[in-house]
Amino acid sequence: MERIVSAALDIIDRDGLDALSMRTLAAELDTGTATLYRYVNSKEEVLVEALDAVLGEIQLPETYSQASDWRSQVAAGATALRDGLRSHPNITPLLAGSVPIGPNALKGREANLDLLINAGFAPPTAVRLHLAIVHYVIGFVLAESPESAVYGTQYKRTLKRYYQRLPADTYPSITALADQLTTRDNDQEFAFGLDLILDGIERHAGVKPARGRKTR
Amino acid sequence: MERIVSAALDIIDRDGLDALSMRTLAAELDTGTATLYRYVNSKEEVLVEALDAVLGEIQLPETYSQASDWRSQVAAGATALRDGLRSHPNITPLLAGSVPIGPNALKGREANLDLLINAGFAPPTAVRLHLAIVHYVIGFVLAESPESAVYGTQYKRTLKRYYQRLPADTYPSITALADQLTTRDNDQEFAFGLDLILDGIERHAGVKPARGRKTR
DNA sequence: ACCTGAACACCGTTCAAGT
DNA sequence: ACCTGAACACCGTTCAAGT
Repeated sequence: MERIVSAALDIIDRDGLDALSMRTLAAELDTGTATLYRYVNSKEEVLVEALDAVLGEIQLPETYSQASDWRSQVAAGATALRDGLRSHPNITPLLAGSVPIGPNALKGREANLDLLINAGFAPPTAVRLHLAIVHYVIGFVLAESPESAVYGTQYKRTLKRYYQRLPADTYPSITALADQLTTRDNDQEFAFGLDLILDGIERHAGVKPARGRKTR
Repeated sequence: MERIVSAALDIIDRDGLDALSMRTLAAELDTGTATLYRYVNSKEEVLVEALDAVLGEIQLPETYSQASDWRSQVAAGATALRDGLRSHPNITPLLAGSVPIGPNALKGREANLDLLINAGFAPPTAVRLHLAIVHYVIGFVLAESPESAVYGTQYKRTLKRYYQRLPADTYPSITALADQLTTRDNDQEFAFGLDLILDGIERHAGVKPARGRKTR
């Protein structure tokens, strides 16, 4: 049950996504593989529930229900999502190619939509703003997470050197900017991109909505 | 060699990422699995090269070297990246958890950086703008791609109905906006989010740079 | 009735044996 | 010298056999 999901997350955190198999999971729980199938339909289901468990650990900012401007609330929500995913970096590749719809994913989505609607955006606009922000955050988190099984770790370690050693005539900008492209301050860069979107929202909407209008 | 990569991409496009194994790949090429290892070091290498081949198919907008405003050039580049990835949707999960650094990935990155620098942005700023845009595009493409192996197809098919049937008291916004959250016009929505970022860039920089300043 | 060892049909990769 | 069938050590999942 949730003991299974919790053990699966332990293995993923400790040894990586590839280290999780029904056999290693059974061993972690001191049982046999076949026994797992009495509580769980498939490995896929375990992965989906593990991802939703991670989303459930995210601390939704308390300011959501308080009187503060929507911009800092949206920023806090996006930051909380990134931080939550970063605390289990090995599971983030599961975000690829699908939209989480577990209960905790829905809770976060609902809170974010409520916030935007409460800020005064028309509901269809709120949906688009919500999705644009989520796409940015997920794209960012995937890029900063440790490599999936597809790439070896050594690539990222020596990425800067790799960029620097490229032919400068073919790649003048990349070689010149190897430093900025690799040894970046992720927190600052995340905030930079998020601010671009938030600036765009302000400009797009021309909205400076009422502070903390109550939802209902 | 590149016949192997091409065959791998055929299998991925036709039958999905999971359908590619060294055995199916060998069968596609009418040979044995062991033979593949004379040309390739690992399956991982095949996947990396297949992804880079997809990136190589992307038509970089010709306007890059012409005299047009930077905003439409950036938009064209982002759209080209999305379109290229959408033409091989089954391979997009490989974008998770790593940064492509194959020759074609580098070519696109270089072109995008050159464009931004040429538009008048300071190089370190250009890097951040480039990365913010790329993260948004990748986040978007992953969300609109068919599910990876982790999720079943039936989820997305009935996602709208799933949203609608959620308890409306717990999820008022999601249930009310089930339509907008699912039956969206992806092209329009992609442009919407991209425009947010571009608006943010204009506002952030206060830059309306010279048109088509030559790179060198 | 509940549990699970062992099996099935797969993997990626290697290597001894064939030509 | 080059190629590859067969094997190795794994997978996810199932089911007959055990308790």
